[in-house]
Amino acid sequence: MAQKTAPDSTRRSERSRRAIYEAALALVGEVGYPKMTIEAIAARAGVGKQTIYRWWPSKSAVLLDAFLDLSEQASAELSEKAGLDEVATALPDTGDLEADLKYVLRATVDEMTDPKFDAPARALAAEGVVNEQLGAEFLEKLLEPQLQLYVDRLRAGQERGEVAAGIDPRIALELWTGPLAQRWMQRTGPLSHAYADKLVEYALYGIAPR
Amino acid sequence: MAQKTAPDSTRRSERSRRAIYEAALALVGEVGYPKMTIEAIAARAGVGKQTIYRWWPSKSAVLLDAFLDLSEQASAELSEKAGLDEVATALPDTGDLEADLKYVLRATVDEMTDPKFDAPARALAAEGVVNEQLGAEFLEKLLEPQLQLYVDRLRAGQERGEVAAGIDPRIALELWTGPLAQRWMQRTGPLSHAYADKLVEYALYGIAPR
Amino acid sequence: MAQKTAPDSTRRSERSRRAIYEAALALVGEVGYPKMTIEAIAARAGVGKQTIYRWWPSKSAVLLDAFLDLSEQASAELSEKAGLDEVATALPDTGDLEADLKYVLRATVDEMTDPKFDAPARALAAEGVVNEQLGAEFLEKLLEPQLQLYVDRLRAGQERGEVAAGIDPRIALELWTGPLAQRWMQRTGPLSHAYADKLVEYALYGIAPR
Amino acid sequence: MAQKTAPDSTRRSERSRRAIYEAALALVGEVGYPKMTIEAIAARAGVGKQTIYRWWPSKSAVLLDAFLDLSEQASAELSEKAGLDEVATALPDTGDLEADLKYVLRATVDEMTDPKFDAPARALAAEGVVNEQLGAEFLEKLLEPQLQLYVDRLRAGQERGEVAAGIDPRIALELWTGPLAQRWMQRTGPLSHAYADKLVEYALYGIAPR
DNA sequence: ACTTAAACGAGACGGTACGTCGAGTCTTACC
DNA sequence: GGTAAGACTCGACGTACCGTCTCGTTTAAGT
Repeated sequence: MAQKTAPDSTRRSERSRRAIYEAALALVGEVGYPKMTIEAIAARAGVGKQTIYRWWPSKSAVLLDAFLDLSEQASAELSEKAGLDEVATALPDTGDLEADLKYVLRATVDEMTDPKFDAPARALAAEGVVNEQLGAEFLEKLLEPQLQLYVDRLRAGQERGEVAAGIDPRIALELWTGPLAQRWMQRTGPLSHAYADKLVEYALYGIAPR
Repeated sequence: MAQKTAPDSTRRSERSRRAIYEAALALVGEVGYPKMTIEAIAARAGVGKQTIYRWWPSKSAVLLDAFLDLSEQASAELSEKAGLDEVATALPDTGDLEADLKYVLRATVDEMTDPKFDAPARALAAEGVVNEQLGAEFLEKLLEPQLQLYVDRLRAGQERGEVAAGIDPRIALELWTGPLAQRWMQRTGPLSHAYADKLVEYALYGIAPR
Repeated sequence: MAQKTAPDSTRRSERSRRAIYEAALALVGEVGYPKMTIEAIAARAGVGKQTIYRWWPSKSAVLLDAFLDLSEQASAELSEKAGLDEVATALPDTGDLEADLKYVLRATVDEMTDPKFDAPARALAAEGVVNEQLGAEFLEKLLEPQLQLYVDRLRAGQERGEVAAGIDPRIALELWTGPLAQRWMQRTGPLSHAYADKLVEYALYGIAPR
Repeated sequence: MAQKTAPDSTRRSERSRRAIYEAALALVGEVGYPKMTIEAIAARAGVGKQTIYRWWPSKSAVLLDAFLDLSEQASAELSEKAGLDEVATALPDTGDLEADLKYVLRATVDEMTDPKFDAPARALAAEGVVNEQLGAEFLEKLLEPQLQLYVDRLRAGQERGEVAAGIDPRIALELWTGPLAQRWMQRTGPLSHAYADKLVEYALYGIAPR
C-alpha cells in the first residue's frame, strides 16, 4: 500500500524545519492564526511551499509541531534553571496537597498569561475544538501528559489520606483544570494567582458547609 | 461617527434573514465550519452575497446570530412543552441543591450531545477562543445569562445554608461548568449523566476526606 | 402589444432630465466612460436610479441624449453669436468650393479638439463601433445631417462646374470626413488647420500629376 | 522600477496562452465584447483567472494579443498560399498605381467584411478610441505597419512620376484609408469592391474637373 | 572524490472564495 | 403616478491562498 512516495526523512533539512517553526510562531503572534498562511510561512522562512507540504498535511499540523518544539525547549530551559539534569516528570509532593496544587496552578496561570504561549496555544485549542483529529493530537501530546501528573499526585495523596478514598482522580483534577481552561479559552473571568488558590480550596473542601 | 452609510433596517427582508439562518445552520452541520462559506450560504439561501455583507461583518457573526435565533426558538419550545406561558428564567429550586444541580447538568449534557446544537456551538466556541470580539459577544449573549442562573441559585442556597457562607458563587459554579466545557471542547473524556452527577458531588463536598 | 406600462411623458420631471444630462456629461469628462455608471449619474444628479431606467434603456442612450442636447445648445449659441435668428442649415457657399470647405473643416477640427466635446463624442463613437443600434442612432441624429450639408454644397458646385459631373457627392465628401474621423478616432496623426487645408486640396485636385 | 515581482516568462505555459487566445476570439465573436469577460475566457480556456491576470492587465490587452496572433497566422498562411517563403513586406508595384491600389483596397474590403476578423477588430478599434494607451498599441502594432506600405509605394510612384512631387504620402494615403475606416467603423455606407475602386479614382484625380 | 537521486527554492498552474461594485428590479414613502 | 431612496438578486471584478506541478540547484549517501 505505497504512500505517494513517502519522503526520506534522513535527508530532511534541519535548517528549513527550524525556520518553518520560527516563522509559524512569529506569524501566529503577529498577524493571527487566519493570516498565518502556508505561503506566508514559506516566504518568511525562505522556504519553498512544497517543503512544507512535503512534511505536514496542514497549517494546523505545522503550528502544532512548532508549538510542541517550543514547549520542549521551554521546559528544558526551566529544568536547567532549576539545576536539574533532566526535565521534571512529576508534580511536587511535599505532603501538603493544597500547597502543591496551588504552586502548580499558579505556574499554569503564569504560562497561560505569557503572550509567547498564548497566541499559538489559543490557535491550536480553537482548531482542536472543531477539528477532531488535531484535537486528539493536541490532547495526547500536550494535555494528557500534564493531566497524568495530577493523577499521579492525587493517587499518592489518596494513599496518604490527603484525598478521600472513593474519589476518581481523573474527574477530580478537572475541578481545577476545567475552570482554568474555561477562563482562558472563553474569558469568563480574570486569571490570577488568587483565583488559582481559591479553586484549589473549593475543590478540596467543597462548597457545602462542612 | 457615521458608518459607511449604514443600511436601513426597517426595510430589511425578513424572508432573507430567516433563509440565511437556516442555510448557515444546515451548512455548518453538513460540511463543517471551514466550508460554510459566505458564498455557499448565499447560494443555499437563494440570496445575493451582498445581502449577507450588508448585515453581517463575517461568517462567524452570521452563525452567531443564527445560533442565537435557534436557541431562542428552542427554549421557547421547551417552555411551551412544559406548559409555561413564558420562557424559564431561573434554575429549579426544590431546596435540595444537589438534586437541582444534577437535574440541570444532565440537561446540559444532553444539549451538548445533541448534534443539532453541537456543530454550530463548537464552531462558535472555537472562533471565540481566537477572536476576542466574537468571544465577548458569545459570552455576553449566551454564556453569561446561563451562568447568572447558577449565581442566583447559589445565593439562594447560601441564605438557606446549603452553601457555605464564604463561597464566591461566581467561582463555585465553574467547578462544574468548567469541567463540562472542557470535556465538550477538548474531548478529555466522555460526557454522561453519571459524570455530571459526580461533578456535582465533588464540587459540593470536595475531594478531601471530610 | 402593450409595453411594460409605458411611462407618461407629460408628467416627466424636466428638472431631473437636465440634472441627468449634466451629471452624465460631467462624469464622462471627469472619470471616463467606463466609470460613468448609472449609479454614479443618479447619485450626482440627486435622482433615483429608477428615474433613469424609466426613460432610457442604457447608459449609452443617456449619454447620446445628453450629447445631442449639448450639441443643440452649442449650435444655437453659435448661431446667436453670428447674429442669426435661426440655426444654420447649410454650409457657406461663396462660389469658391475650396475656400468654403477649408472654412468648414477648420471649424470641425476646432470642435474635435475642444475637450468639452471630445470626451462624450469619443465615448459615443466607440460605443457605436461595437453597438450597431446605438451606432445607427448616432449616425442618423448627428453624423448624417452634417454629411448631408456637404452633399448639398457639392451638388450646387456640380451645377456651377466646380465639381466634375460624374462625381458621387456621397463618396466625395468622405475624402475629407474620412481622414478627419480617422485622425480623431485612431490618433493616426495631428489634427490642425494646415492638415485640414491640405486635405481639401488633395481631395479637389487629386494626387496624380495634372 | 520594479514591478510587483514580475512573472518569469521563461516558465510560461504555451498551452495556456494559446487556449486563452482561442477562447477570447471565440467569445468576442459569439457573445460580443462586453460579455467577453475574463471569467468566461478563463473558464472556456480551462485556465485559472490568475493565469490571465498574471500576463495581461485587462481584457482588451488579451484580445489585442489574441488578434495580433491571429493576424500573424493569417498573413503567414496567405504568403504560404501565394507560394512565398516569407511574409509579404510590400505592396504590389506593377508600375500602375491605380491598379495596384485597387487590388490592395479590394483585399482590405474583403478582410473588413470577414466576420472572423470583424468582431475582434471592431472591439479593439472601439476600445482604442476611448483608451489612449491601447489605441497607441493598436496603431503601432497593426495600423502603422500597413500604412507604411502605402507610404513606400507612393514614394516609389513619386520617383516614377505617378504621383505629383509635392504630395505628402502620409496624408495622401488617408484619402482612401480614412473613408474605408469610416465606412467600416461608423457604417456610413456599404463596403464593396466598386466603392474601393471609386475611392482610388477620386483620390488620384480629384473631384474638381480636370 | 564522484555520482546520483532526493530534497530543496522558486514560482506558474487550475481552482475556490473572498469582499466589492454595479446592473437592473422591486418596494416604500413622499409629493 | 412620478419620484428619491435604497434593499434586493445576480454576475463579474481583481486578489489571496490553496494544493499540485514543474523547473533548475544544492546536498548528502553510497559508491
